Amino acid sequence: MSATTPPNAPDRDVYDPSVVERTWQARWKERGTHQANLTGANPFYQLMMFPYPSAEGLHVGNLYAFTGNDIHGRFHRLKGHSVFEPLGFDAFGIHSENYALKVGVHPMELIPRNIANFRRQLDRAGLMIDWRYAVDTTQPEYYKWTQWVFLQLYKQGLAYKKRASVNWCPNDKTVLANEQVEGGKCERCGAEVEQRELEQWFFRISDYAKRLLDNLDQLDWAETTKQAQRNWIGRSEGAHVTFAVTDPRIDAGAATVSDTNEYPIAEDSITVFTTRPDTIFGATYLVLAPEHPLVDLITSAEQRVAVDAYRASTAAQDLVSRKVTKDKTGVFTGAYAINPATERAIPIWISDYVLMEYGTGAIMAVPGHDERDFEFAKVFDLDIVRVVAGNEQDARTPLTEAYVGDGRLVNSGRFDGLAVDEAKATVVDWLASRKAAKPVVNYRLHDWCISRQRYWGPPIPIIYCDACGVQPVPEDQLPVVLPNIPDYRPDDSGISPLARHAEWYHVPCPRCGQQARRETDVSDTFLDSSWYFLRYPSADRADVAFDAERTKHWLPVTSYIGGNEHAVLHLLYSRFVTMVLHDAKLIDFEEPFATFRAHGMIIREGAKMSKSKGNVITPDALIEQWGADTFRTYLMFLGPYEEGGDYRDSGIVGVRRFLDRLWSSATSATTSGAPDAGVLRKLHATIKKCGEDIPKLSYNTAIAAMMEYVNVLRAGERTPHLDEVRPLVSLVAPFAPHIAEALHERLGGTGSIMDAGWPAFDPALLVEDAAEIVVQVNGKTRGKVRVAKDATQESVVSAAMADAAIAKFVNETPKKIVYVPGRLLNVVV
RNA sequence: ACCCGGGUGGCGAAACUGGUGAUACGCGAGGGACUUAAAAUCCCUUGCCACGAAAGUGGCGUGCGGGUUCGACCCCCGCCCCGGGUACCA
Repeated sequence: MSATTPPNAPDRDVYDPSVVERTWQARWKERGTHQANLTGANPFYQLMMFPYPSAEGLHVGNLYAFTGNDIHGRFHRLKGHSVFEPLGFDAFGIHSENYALKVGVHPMELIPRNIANFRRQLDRAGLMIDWRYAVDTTQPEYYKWTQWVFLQLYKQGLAYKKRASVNWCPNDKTVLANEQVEGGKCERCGAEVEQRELEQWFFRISDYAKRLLDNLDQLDWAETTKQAQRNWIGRSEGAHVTFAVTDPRIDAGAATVSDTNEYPIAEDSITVFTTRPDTIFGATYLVLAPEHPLVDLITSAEQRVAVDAYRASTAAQDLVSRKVTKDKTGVFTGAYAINPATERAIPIWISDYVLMEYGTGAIMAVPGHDERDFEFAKVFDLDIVRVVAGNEQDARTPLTEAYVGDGRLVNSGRFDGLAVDEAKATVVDWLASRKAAKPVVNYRLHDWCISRQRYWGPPIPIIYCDACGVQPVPEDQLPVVLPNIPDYRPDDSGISPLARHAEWYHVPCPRCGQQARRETDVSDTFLDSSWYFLRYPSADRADVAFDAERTKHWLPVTSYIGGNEHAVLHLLYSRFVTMVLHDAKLIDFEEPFATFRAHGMIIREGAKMSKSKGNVITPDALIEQWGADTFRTYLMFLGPYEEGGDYRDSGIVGVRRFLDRLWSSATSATTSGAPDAGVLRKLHATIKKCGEDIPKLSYNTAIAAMMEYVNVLRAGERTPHLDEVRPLVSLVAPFAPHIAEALHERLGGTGSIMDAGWPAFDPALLVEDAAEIVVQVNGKTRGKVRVAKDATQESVVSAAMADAAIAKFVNETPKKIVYVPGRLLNVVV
């Protein structure tokens, strides 16, 4: 029971968190303690990822994230910065809409309720949030500017509409971004995703691929996050190689054209993307994606039926079955192409293992050196030629699997003997001289589909006029207000519910005034969150998206700490939007976040917390029981902040005991006599350690250091001196702000402890003149000797040999002696 | 399959750029003080094995197997396991 019951305090001066926290939360509000000075010197913008205000309320994961940010922000405030720590709510999106549908309450009613509940919980947790600058993405005051951001992209030609095959969730009845599909299933509801052809709005983020990738090297971001973005952007270097298509009637066996430079081009040529141009002599067939536009042109009459049937079957297939079955399928088109290196005719196939979205939607297949091509060639009995060999022996061995290793070229005419790396460039040069290839860099990143056929989002500010075509809503007519309509349920039509709302749907054309129609799609929630950090400092301004002067003062964001689950979505989109606004000369920086750190995930009983697992814990009851200070500190004590931790109740009592001891030490401290020299030494070491650990987010070790100090402070039932305690209260303040304020006041401090500064440590106190030298014999520690800090090797050796416990291991003349001054002596015998 | 993390006591975890008998800090456990009693509080013990009445002494220990070094939780090579991400990307 002791683990779940807070210690009942002894009779005298008792630490009662419920009283302390209630008192100080009221005072903070009254005194505006958490309000940043927006024109303050030394600005420090501490940004945390704004939450989606769910009906369930704040969960432990949210609080873990916010507390870690809050500690960082508070620490920098103590260090003398003007800290701005805002928070808002990311309240649009499918999540809210689905929940609203489920409980039958309109989101416009539900969201404000949820937000009120969140704010109550966040205040109860003691976060230093400046609510004056809160944002709510669902308010017209906010999404007016989200729509404005869309228009900035539109103006620059970065927003476009195209008919595209998109991921469609049949359950949520909406389009999903690729990022919202997990293993072929809808990330939200788990339904199997289908492919659908719809008209969609896209942003040309792929135009920014190179910049988004190159800038990463300069960013002070968590390495794991940068790596995730690099993988997502997916740069690969290679070449476009053009293959002439021969007349389909030419017979494969006879189709050698080496005696002429003229390729008998029938309809067209096919360009493929490859990262292995060095293997071109081994390219024995081509494969096109089934939906490749050239397929119709080249297919022979005999193969037409088979090709059409295959195309129809792959088109009907959804992502799941396409990706799960790795068995190779395909059909011969009846057409041939000329391999520009060997000048032989090679068959052209279609197969769904070639994706239209990547590269050119066509590949040259080198079955000898690509696993997928090898598998395909085996299934359809196509030629497999070795063109790379690891060694002499290899060169003579037939291939039983694709060889993807390093080596030298063989069977490659004039290029035989070249190493793979060298050959890549040499072969491309040679092909280029014959106009058959050019080096290219390809990116995996594809354009960002931002339209959603749903209700709960900002309407895309576009009007369609029969006379004038696509017209952006003029900026002075923003916002396009999302109407409050009772029937917002999506249906299977693929058209947003807004289309059913005639008075909203029909609108005069901004250009000609004739009746026109509104765009009925709303935008992706990731657009809301791609610029929110720009809004905070100007959240009180109705006339601009972001005030120039405030933006200059506060941005880029000084410190952003958030979950790595947003490594490639939110963080990449934010960078993109920032770059676009920079290019439009609206802001003078192109990277939004100067530093980004990823915190770990908080799990429970070895598993991610989730409703379905029933292992979710809500902070309310725990804060009620233990106090916010204890709960905050405990969360940070669980493990390294950047790694996350396994939540369990069992250790929380230890943190509470620590705060109880802090309270009793502080309230009983004396001013008579002088502080103890040894205790002071420990105090200054603790100040130093906390000052180093907190900015590194090494919160668990900072807390351990403070606990250690409290143990020293209280050792031997002594009464601590006031000067031994006062600085400790400041060290605790970022973690446990309420108790720190209360003790600060009791110890005679005025104003908020947050403005009292971070204690300085005296380096002189940390220098020891005597050093303890570890003595090892053959690398095994055998003892320690205390010598003067600058002792010579000889004196340390003789001191060590004077110790019988050490000397007994040294029976002969040492072969070697290693001496690390001030640290260690190793005697090798 | 690939890319990131991570494997240390009964448990959560420490250990600076390879240099203090590995395991700080906390939980749990065992023992003691206070108490009529319990809770709370305070003190002591707590990696494993062997020998010893005890103080102690010796050996083994950071997922596994090798290696580099005077010295390795830390570096190198080869594996195993767990967590997260990506996935027919040519």
